[in-house]
Amino acid sequence: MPELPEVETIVRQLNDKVSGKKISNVEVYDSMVVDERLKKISAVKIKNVFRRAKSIIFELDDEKFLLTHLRMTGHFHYLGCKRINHNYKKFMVGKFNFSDGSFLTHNSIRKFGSIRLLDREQLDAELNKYGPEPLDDNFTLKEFRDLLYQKSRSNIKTMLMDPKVIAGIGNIYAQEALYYSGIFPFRKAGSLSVSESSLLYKNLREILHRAIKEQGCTVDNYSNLEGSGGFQNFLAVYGKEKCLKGHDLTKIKLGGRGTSYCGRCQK
DNA sequence: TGATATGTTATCTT
DNA sequence: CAAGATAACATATC
Repeated sequence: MPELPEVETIVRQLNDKVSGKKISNVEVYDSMVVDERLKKISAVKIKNVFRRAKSIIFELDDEKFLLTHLRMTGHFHYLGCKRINHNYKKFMVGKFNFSDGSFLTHNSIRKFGSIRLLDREQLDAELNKYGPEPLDDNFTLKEFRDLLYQKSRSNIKTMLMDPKVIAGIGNIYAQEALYYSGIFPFRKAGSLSVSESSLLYKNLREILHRAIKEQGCTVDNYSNLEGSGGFQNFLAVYGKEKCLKGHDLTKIKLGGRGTSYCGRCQK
């Protein structure tokens, strides 16, 4: 499902397709997901689309923002003027019509996501709830170690997946980073050695960068605007039976989430 | 049929 | 009290 690299991919594609377009009106099909007030939008231009954690933010030219979260099963579909046989209506909860005749739909199978209309102050308040961006230049090894120390008593995997601690990392990338770093998911954050924390920091960032390059990974029903990403072909443990060295993986639950690890490679 | 899937948060527990 | 663990959310798929 969409984690940081997938959301980043979607944001880049959205920027490419809808930045600068003028929204003529918005159709709301499920007000649990899409803010009813969007119905009142007319003739507003999208200035820019950006990401923070796993949220996608549309900056409008009337000083307002659309804060959207795909959660687990959200999708965007953009259809230009020449559209062919697209079943965009399936699970559609909202539709943005642009002045040039193209449109963007938001589809949500389980309806966990949301699109909210906020002013700058409200947006900042929401975004400040998240921990640092792992790919930000300001996110140094020292800062990562400080977080490990602060959360020293929680499982390392749970900590990596907590958006209030670090933004954007979900079940897939947490498992991958731990495998590549040879760290057992149940380890306490505070128990990592200096070399382990350096390795984890480096691997985490490398994996996220590589996944963005591959336009994210497609497992289950995630897709970006263009279709599928390619990073699923490079996964080491998520959804796998054997690790890269051919050892059998063990699958357990940790914090209510399926977790695969290699008992021989991860200590 | 029921277990499982993911992100986040509200709520329970230690 | 605070930090950590877990249940809940809705629904498709196996």
